[in-house]
Amino acid sequence: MFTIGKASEQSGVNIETIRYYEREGVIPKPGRSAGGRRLYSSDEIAKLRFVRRCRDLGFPISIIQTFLSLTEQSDRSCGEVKEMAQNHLGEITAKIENLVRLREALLSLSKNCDDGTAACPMLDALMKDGFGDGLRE
Amino acid sequence: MFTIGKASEQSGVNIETIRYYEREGVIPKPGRSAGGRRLYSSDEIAKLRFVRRCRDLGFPISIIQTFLSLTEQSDRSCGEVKEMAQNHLGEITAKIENLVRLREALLSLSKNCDDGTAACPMLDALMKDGFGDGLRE
DNA sequence: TCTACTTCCTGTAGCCACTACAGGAGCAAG
DNA sequence: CTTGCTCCTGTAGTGGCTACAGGAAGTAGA
Repeated sequence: MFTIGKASEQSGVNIETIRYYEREGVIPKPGRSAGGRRLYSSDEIAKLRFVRRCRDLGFPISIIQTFLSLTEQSDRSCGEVKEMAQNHLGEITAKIENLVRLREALLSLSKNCDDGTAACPMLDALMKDGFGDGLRE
Repeated sequence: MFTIGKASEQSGVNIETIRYYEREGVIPKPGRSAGGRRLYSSDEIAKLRFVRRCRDLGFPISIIQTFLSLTEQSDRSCGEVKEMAQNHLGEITAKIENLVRLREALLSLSKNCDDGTAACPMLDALMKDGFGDGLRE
């Protein structure tokens, strides 16, 4: 059994974040030592690592909780998982497209910034009426 | 002069968000009618529109405040603006690259999800030790 | 003028997923 | 026994809004 510091090291989840997950019910409450310290088994640490990896993949906590309950059931979970993953893939793709458009807009706005005029053409353009308003993140 | 509803319509900034910007000091406090309602000039609405466009471009409020104070000064602002825009472009590019890597990881994880086994290979992979931990948003 | 409806007001709390304290207690090494 | 590290609880802050509640002001029709 491991204290929260070791669990944090091994899972890659910040100590404060582990306690936060516990408060929020993302992971079950661990056992405690005689002195009141949290003690984690390797399985619990694996669960923390799982949560972190899912977070790294951009899944929100609510989805990860569903994943965790599906891994408990261990049957016919795959369809649901795939669907959630597909949805998430769609969101990621949308985000990428948005960012690419945004980058293009910003690039073309800032390109004129060297022309030696006193007023900044980028700020000017953003103040004026003509600028396209089609960007929403 | 326009009430907050019209200002919201014309600037594209939500009413609640306009009041939030005022509380936070992003925009100056507008005048009031006899009955205590906020009244906005076209200039103030232009400023709101400017803030929204900057937000749409992904700039944080703190940067936008700098932009706003630079537009007041109206001289030699361009170098600073360009630098901030460049920084922001770098951040956007980094985000895009991250999301692309993330999408690839998720795609390869979910690809095996159809193979008819009871346990989900994606959840399995995330639980196991072998999975690369190099993804951080 | 009465009434219904809409818009506006203030103030507060919630969202997400953490992060950062403050103030104290447990524990191991020298 | 002291030093220094880790841990505990509880609370508040982050960013950028968004969503109420409960009331006041303004508008349009009968």
